[in-house]
Amino acid sequence: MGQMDGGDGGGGHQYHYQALLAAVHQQTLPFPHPLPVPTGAAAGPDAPPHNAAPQPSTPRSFADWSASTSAFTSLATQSIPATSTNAVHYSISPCYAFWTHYMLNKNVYPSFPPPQEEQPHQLRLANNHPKDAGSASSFGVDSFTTASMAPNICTHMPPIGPISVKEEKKPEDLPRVVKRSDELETRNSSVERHSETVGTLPESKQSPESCATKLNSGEYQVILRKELTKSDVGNVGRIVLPKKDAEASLPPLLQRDPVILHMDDMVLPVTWKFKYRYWPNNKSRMYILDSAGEFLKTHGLQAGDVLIIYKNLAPGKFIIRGEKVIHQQTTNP
DNA sequence: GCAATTGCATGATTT
DNA sequence: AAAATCATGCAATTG
Repeated sequence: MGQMDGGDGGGGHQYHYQALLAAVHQQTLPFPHPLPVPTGAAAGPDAPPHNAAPQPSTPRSFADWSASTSAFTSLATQSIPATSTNAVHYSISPCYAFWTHYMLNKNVYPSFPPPQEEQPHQLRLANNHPKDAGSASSFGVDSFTTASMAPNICTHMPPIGPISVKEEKKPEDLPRVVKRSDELETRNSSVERHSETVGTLPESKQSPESCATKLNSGEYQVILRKELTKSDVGNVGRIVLPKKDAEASLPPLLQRDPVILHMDDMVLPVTWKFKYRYWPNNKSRMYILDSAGEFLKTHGLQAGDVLIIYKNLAPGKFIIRGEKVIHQQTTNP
């Protein structure tokens, strides 16, 4: 798993992940879309803003999972240049990609009603919940499990091949993405600095076993949800978190020093490193998720989009995702 | 000196 | 009406 902090380093690696995003969200695939899928994040830096028209959604049952497995396999075989020596090899396993894609869809409906009960699709977007000021606790049913689907997905899929990217680079040419936060992390210790690149993913993180482990890890829960503001998505890369949810679900901040939070990206094979801290504010605190610029940029998040943080209850691991706003059609009777 | 980052204050909004 | 929360701008600090 690549590891990135959210600094505003920018550069080629961001594009690579956006290419991967595009692959994961590829609308041409015969992929089950039980719910409309955000499409804006799939495009590159020149993509239109996040208000792209929604794809016509055809509810499909999960009997289509096997078809989607094939879809990912075919994605792998179609997109690999036979002679790519310098291409960045993400080697993302299809099970992981499918898992993330499934999560992406499923979490639009955290409670996930059965298909036969489907109503006109109501995305859980901030615009639909003007009263919901970002509090996860006001968000209805928040948890979901992944364990039941894990064996079928993870153990039967071959590893996917490299995903071709537009701009080929040798891994050693990629920018380092672990920067200041590491320095901060080790400022008061003599721990050796570690550096990683995003060009290749550690083998140990790509195996079907690790995927199965991830999927089998149990229950995930939405612990924080926030509609991003203009200042959140500004150049600073600093997101103000809802105090209530931060205090309830994120690690307690006993000192002024920031806490480094590692959060797996729900869509990309990346672990983001954020600096979680607070500011004193009047008699209270403001909770800040710092170093989020790269995450925001990679996902093309803008004001109005939604940040969602999940927690894996067992190991206390976090997963983060940005939800693009979709203006849904209301033609459905 | 400049750009990036960090810390804080203030005012608007919500509870 | 008061308190709490949060968005935002700006000054200070750091690299």
